[in-house]
Amino acid sequence: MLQLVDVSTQNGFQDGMSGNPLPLGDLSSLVGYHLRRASAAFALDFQEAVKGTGMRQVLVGILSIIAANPRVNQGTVGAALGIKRANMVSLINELVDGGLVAREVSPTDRRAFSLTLTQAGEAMRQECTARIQAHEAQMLADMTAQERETLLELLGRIAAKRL
Amino acid sequence: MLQLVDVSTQNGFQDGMSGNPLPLGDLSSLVGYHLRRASAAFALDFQEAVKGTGMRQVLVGILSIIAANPRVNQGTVGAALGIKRANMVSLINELVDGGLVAREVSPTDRRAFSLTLTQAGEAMRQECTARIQAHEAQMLADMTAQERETLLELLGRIAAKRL
DNA sequence: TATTGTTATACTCTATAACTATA
DNA sequence: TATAGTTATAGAGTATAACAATA
Repeated sequence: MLQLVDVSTQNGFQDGMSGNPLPLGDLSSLVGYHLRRASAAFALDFQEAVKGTGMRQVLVGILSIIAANPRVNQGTVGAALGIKRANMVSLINELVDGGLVAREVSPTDRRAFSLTLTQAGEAMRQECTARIQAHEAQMLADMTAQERETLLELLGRIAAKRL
Repeated sequence: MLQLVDVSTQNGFQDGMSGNPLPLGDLSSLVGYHLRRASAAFALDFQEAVKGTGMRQVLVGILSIIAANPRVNQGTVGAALGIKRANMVSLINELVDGGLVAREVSPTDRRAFSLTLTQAGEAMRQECTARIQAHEAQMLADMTAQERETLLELLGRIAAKRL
């Protein structure tokens, strides 16, 4: 069970910098706005978490998909993450050049590439995942485990709508 | 109060396109990833909602802040929305050129600009807000009012961390 | 000396269209 | 004819540094 809070009287929807109480107008009630801000906050935190590794959000996403689906096609990875084919090319090049991903011509379709993590890629993935999980734990420190689950569940239902 | 759902048995963390069940690996448990996807889904929906108006997420944000704070300073608007001063310039130019925002030198500080919505700006803000609210209602149609409030409250707590 | 807004600039992310090689 | 990957390119969004006018 979760305690519900009256949104309109809460303090959480204001500029966190310098305790600025500037009213946001209709923005306060828009889920999209709060998703945008929360996502940006997590993106900043992510950057700090993986600082020095050369990784970015997209790249970690790709590594994670490949780890969970060895020999997956390049296009399949892109489709899962919402990345256009054209934009996948340089991303995979980056990972291959960095020695994190092995790219082979698919044995069943000579047009396609079969992607697998190298040992270095798997190590990088584990290192990044560990760091990110630690950072997320801090970001969500004031939430109960149940609240975190609820958040994940609600976000999952949203994204399921339209990918 | 809210009913909690067992996340691990839910179907919400998979690629919605074509019922693709591609496993996401460790990504599934990262809040940042789901925030990113949900935010992207809402951004796409936003674009459809305001299609033909010439508006974008940032611009609607600015209109909303100005509406709620007439004669607000340009820099204050940027700070509230996390927009750098340098990037505010062309955004405000765009709104002034479009006849949506009136820009005057502040009477109390001749360095600063005092921003107010024009009648057209207020009409545009109302039109966009109405469209976005209608679209969001559809995006969140399968959530109860309590779940939506909980979502807003949890997102607000996240963004309050680091703006 | 600090701050408001400005300019110039660069880098990332994203989106589209045209191409190739295979199917 | 359709699909996997490629190339080139253009548009947002975002970041920094240097500057002018004013505080």
